[in-house]
Amino acid sequence: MGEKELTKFFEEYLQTKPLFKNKKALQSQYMPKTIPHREKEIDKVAGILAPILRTERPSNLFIYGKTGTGKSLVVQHVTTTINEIAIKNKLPIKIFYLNCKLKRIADTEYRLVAQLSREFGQEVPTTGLPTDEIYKLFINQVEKEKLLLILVLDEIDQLVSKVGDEILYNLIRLNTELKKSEISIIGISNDLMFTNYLDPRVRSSLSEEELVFPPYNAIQLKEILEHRAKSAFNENVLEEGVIEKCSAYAAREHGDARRALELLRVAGEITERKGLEKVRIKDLDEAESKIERDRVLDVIQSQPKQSQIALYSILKSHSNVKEDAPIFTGDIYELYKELCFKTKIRPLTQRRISDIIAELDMLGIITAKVISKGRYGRTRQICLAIPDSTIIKVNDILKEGLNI
DNA sequence: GTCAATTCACATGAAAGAGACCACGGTCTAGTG
DNA sequence: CTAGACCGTGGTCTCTTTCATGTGAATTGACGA
Repeated sequence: MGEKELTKFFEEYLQTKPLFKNKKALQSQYMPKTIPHREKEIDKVAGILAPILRTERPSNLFIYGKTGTGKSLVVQHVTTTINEIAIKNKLPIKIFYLNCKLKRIADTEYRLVAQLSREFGQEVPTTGLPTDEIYKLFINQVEKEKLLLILVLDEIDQLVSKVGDEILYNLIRLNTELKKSEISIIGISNDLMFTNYLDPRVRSSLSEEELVFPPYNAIQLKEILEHRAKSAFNENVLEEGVIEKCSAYAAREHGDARRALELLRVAGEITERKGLEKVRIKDLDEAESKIERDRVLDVIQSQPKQSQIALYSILKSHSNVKEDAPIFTGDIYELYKELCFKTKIRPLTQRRISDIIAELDMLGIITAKVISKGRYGRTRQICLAIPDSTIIKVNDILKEGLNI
């Protein structure tokens, strides 16, 4: 593009009427003022937490629900309201929201408590202190002022599956150590079976109250999308049926509102880039595959080098082998060792590669099924789980990243 | 032909190690008054 | 005398290795019909 064309391009860009009025309304952090179809849940959460306004400790609460069913949204909605009231009436209430999935912030016991202390304004080293030391720091902070504390732990299943359930036990036990203050815990989990893995003592005290968020159905999704689209898009830029298709798509995937919104947003972005005036139904498919491709590429690029080599081995043997012929762990490991030799990287043991393959499976890049070949042993049967068009891109990225 | 034992090629678990971070306290050094 | 540089120690955290145990069906081989 020459300079003139570039100017022209920008001129034209400025000329075209923008599709979006407020794109933020479609992003996942957006907090809408009203939350359709969650009135009952809001009432319940509010009811459970209300005693805190009379300076009584509310029950611990446990919330289940699949992704994109509005759990975090509802809790944040209620807690921010409480916070406002507390500030207005000068009540000694503090509410902390922590997402346990956030890497390097709250994904281990130490980091979680450190983060809590930080919220109190206490400077805490990111590492280096013994864990009980950090607990002491935190307790001191809390005890300085008489407080009622609500601790919202989002995606708590992630945390527990990583570090075990002692952390919850410790948190619950904090109450007995605190003299002036009191803590309630709100746990939010995507995994419905989560509490089954917990120590019974922890389970009973953690889920004094329980709440399940059902998935949205297609009709509800449609209303949510309409509601948000109204503030996100300008008038008349959505073709008839776009919202319906988005909601149908998300309803298929266990009623995940977040995905529906993302789909709508990406479709809008694609339309904008194409310079079209209206979001068309047929662009939704493109949006869908773009979302998927971006996700895959993102995941792969954030993988450590060793996983990338392992994945590259899988890609390579996938292209070597005839259509749909199964690939086994042993083959991958041989190829992997060869690649390591070529690139002068120290190869990992088969044990580790086995785990890495399982991890790639978890990420949805491959599917690996454990099968038994009878006399010929037990192994994983590995297939790629990404479309061909993406495979090529993945291949390029890996090649570049690994200098092969 | 039937049935239990065998066998393969890994899967899966547990525990411990390596190495990168980091804080803290003590010691050393150079600069200052 | 003091601020800053420089250790050693002890802690966390992530990624790995080592060692040990588990596993499911094809294959084998003994057995009886």
